[in-house]
This record gives sequence, C-alpha cells and structure tokens, in this order.
Amino acid sequence: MVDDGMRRDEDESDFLAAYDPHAFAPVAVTVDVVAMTIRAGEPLLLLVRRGARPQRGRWALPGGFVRAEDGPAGPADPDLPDAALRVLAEKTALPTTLHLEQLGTYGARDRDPRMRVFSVAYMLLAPDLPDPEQGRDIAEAAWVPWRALGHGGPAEYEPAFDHARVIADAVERARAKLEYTSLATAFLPPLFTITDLREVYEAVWDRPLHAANFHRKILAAPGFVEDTGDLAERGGPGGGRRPRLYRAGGTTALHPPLLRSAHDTRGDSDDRR
Amino acid sequence: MVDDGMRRDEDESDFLAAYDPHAFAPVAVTVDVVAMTIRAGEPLLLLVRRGARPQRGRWALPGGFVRAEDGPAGPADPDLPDAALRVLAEKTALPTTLHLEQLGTYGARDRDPRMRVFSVAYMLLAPDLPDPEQGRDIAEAAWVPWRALGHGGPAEYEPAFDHARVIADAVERARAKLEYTSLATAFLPPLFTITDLREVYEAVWDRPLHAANFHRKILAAPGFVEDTGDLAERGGPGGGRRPRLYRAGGTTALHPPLLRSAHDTRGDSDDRR
DNA sequence: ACCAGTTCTTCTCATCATGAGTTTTTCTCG
DNA sequence: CGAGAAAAACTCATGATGAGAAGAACTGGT
Repeated sequence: MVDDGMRRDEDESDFLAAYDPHAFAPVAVTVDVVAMTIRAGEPLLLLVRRGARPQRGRWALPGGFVRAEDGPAGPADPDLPDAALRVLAEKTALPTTLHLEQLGTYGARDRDPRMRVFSVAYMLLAPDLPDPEQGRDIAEAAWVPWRALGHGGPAEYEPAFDHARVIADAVERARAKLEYTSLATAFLPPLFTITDLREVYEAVWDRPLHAANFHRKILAAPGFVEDTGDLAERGGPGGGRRPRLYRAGGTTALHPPLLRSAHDTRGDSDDRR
Repeated sequence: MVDDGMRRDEDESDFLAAYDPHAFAPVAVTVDVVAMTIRAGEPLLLLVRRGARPQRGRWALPGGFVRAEDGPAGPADPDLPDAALRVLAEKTALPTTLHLEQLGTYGARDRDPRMRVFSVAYMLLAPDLPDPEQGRDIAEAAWVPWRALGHGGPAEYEPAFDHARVIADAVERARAKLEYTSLATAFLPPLFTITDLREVYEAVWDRPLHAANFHRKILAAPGFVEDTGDLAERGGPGGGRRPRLYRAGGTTALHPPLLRSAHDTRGDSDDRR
C-alpha cells in the first residue's frame, strides 16, 4: 500500500493517496476547551496558567494533544470530543450534565514556533462547576469572568497564543445560539425556574430583560421547557411567591427565536479561520 | 528545547510542552471542501470521483493534505483557508467572489484505515461556477444536485467515507444561515435583483416563497441589500417590468431575520463531532 | 392576625411584523 | 394598441413584541 511517496505533486489530492507517513513534515493536533459556566449571575470561563515554555506563566485555555494511537501516555482518543473531555478532566471535575460543541479549528502557520499545530477548539457549557483542582501539571487554574478578558480588562489575564480570538469566538457563538436554540438550559441544573433561565440570558447577553415578556415567550416556544408540576422550595430571600420548576424540553431549535432586540449584534466577524 | 519526550503523562497538557516530533504517532490533517453553487434554480455541489485507493471510483468531496511545511510538492499553506482554496483550485476554476467558511473538523479514530486523519471541512459558496476541468489527478469531477444525495437518491452518488455526513452538515448550515445572515448574496454575482435573491432562498430551502412579502422583508432589513439606482437590462423573456439592481450591503447579521415559517427545522442534530 | 415588601405570574394594550391576496406600474410581444 | 408578464406597492387580518399594570403567593415584622 505504501508505494510512491510524494512523487507526483497531484497525488495527495485526497487523504487516502498512497504515502509514507514519515515522509511528511510532522504535524500535531491539539484540543483547546473553552469551558463556560455561570456563578451568581456572572459568566465565567476556565483558564490555566501555563507551566511550560513558551509563554510560561501566561493564562491560556486548557488543552492538550489529541492521542492519535494507544501509547505510553494512555489509550488513544476515539474521537475529538473524547479528547476535549479528557484534557478538561485533567484540570477540573467534570459535571454530570454538560453541553459540548465544536467551535472551530485554528491552524495558521505561525501559531507555534516549533512545528505546525492544528488546534480544535471546543466550547463546553455546564451548570456552576466546582473550583479547579490545583497542582498537577498546571501552575494554577481559575474561573475568570468574561468581562475581565478582551477589551481593556486587566492585562494580567491577556491570554497566550491566539486564545483571545478563540474565546471571543466562543462568547459570540454562545450569545448567538441563545437566540435560536435552547442552549441556555446547558448552564442550568436539571430543574430550574423561568427566573433562573432569564438570569442566564441576562448574564450571557449582559443586558436586563423584561421578566414578564420573557416568561411569556419561553412558554410560547414549544418544547423549550417542560413543566414538572412542582414548585421550588422558597421564593426569594425576602419572601415572594414560590416559582414553578421546569426541566429542559426536547427541542433544540426555538420557534420563534428569542431575539435580542434590534441594535448591536456587534462582533459579527467574517468566518475565515 | 526538545527535552523529555513523553516521560510524564501530564506533560502534554498543552501543545507547547516539550516533545520530540517523531516520538508521536504520525497524524495527518486534510481539508475537504463542500463547494456549493446554484444553477438555474438548482443547488449543486462539487464531487470528484476518487482516482486512488481505497474507495477508488466512489464520489467524494474535493480535498487534500494541508501542506504543513515547504516541500517538494509546493510551498506550505499559510493557514487552513489557503489550503481549502488550493485543493479546490486543483479541481475547478475559482470564482472571483466567494464565501469560505469553516464547517468543522472530523477526527474519529476509524475514519481512515491507514493512520489517524483529521479533516477540516470548509463550505464554499459562489455564484454559478464553471464546469470542472477534467483530467489531472482526478478521474472525474461533476456538479451534483443536492437532492441526488442523502435520502434515497441514486446509490451511484453515495459519497465515500463520512462525506455524506459532512455534506448534510453543510446543507443544514447553509439553510440555517440564510435565515439570520446575508449569506444568500454569496450565491449571486455582484449585481442582482430581489427576484434573483428570492430564487436563492427558494432553491436552498426547497420551498416557494411569497414574492411580495419577500420583497418587503428584504428591503426592511437594514444593510442587507443596497439599491444601485440602476435597472436590469430586461425583465422576463416574455416581457415584464425591468427590475431594480441591488448589490450586497455591509451587514452580515439580519435584523429581523427571515424565518422559514414555523414547521420543519428538521435535521437539527446535537453538535458533537 | 395583619400588613408591608418581595417575587412570580397573568393580563392589557399599543405597536410592529407576518402571511395572503390584490392592485398598480412598467415592460415585451404580436 | 392591447394582452400578457414580471416587478413593486398596497391592503388587511392575524400574530408577535415591548412596556406597563395587576393579581397571586409567599416572608418577615408588628
């Protein structure tokens, strides 16, 4: 099967053309995970402080090499999502319910000084995650507020490599998908109230919503939430009616969508990665 | 810099940990392109008949290895979009205007019998593309109607590998993005009429639209299209008012979106790739 | 027991978007 | 010049939306 190497320059026109693996320049494939959660109305994402060169000491997304084959480091990752969960599990405890979704792959030639590296980024949403375990191979890991990153936040958190770009893409993806999918429930435990759900939207969109209209629209979207018939233990700390408890419905696509009204859909970049 | 190979199993926690490239199992990165166009109201995509084993003779997406480094086959691809355009250019002439967007990356262990292959899929939209050049390294290339693929079409076109899945993802992505972005203009030449635009929507969504309401909604979405002030040469073949010519506006996000009304948003799969 | 304050839920209403159909304008062809 | 065709504008009933008000159910303090 391994026959002619790279003799004809057209012969690599598809990925099963014959070749000798070691005739190719070495490339690496990694996964980076943008793990997002919401705690007390504040959207957070997980960053680790790099313990290895280069960029040692800078904050970065948790990530690691995809294990292509079984080896001394452990068994191969059967698929990319498995690799994403594995590298995240090395940094923090995984929640029982989570939403994992591929964001995109970044492979510019100058991303890494040493070799050609392709990074597959994943977005992971989960209800209030525990604090990361310290130690292990990483110097430090922390849940960082979204707003501390990006535009003019403390330079302390300026992420390594092109991770600022990846994070910006993830945030924009999450914001957009709240409009037309039931993604918001991924930030919540199995049982939640309409107010809990609204607070997710307010946190991610960073804007207050009209509670009464939100309530109406959620119940109008078929399959978004399902009434359990039960009520929560208590209302607010200072009294208040006990809210109904809902669970996520079967639908992922919302009809009609919950649009963030008109203005600013900023950051809608052209999609060439 | 190259120091300790894979001694500690935590040490590959991020992609710049020290390593010896050849200590890793060889992996390959390819790009596959779902090139879409519309001809006479019929949505088409480009398939090539495989000239190499395995699956020789089956139809597949045009694709090829990403060139990680400069080599005998040619210069390295600076970034993934460059690789996508290069492999497509090997099969057909590239249009002057196009929309290129990353779809996702597929990396299941059993995708390829020979080695671990990660395929980055791209979606390319362009106005009526020319017929592919025959010959070169591919046995055959053809523009195939979407409807000939997928569910119960002629088995002749059953695509190789997991390309049916990639194509299905691309079609669903295109259908969805027509709702809330100005993507449809990518199928059209620089100057077009509202009717041209409506025919794109009808072709992609495979359903007739109410012409008058469509017209109203397009003009109501700020920044979608821009009036040139000019009129087209003639109306229909059998007479008719000369339509206004528009060009694409600056906006990519549509407010309000053009929803395909209520029912069927079928094929909304969970996003784990 | 009652009341004030709080929270969830439902209701009203003016406004805007939508689907369906009709009419007007402008063109070609015979 | 008139019939037919296509684009564009209009009408109207219905449904969704934003803003606010009102009702219901609860807590804690008097």
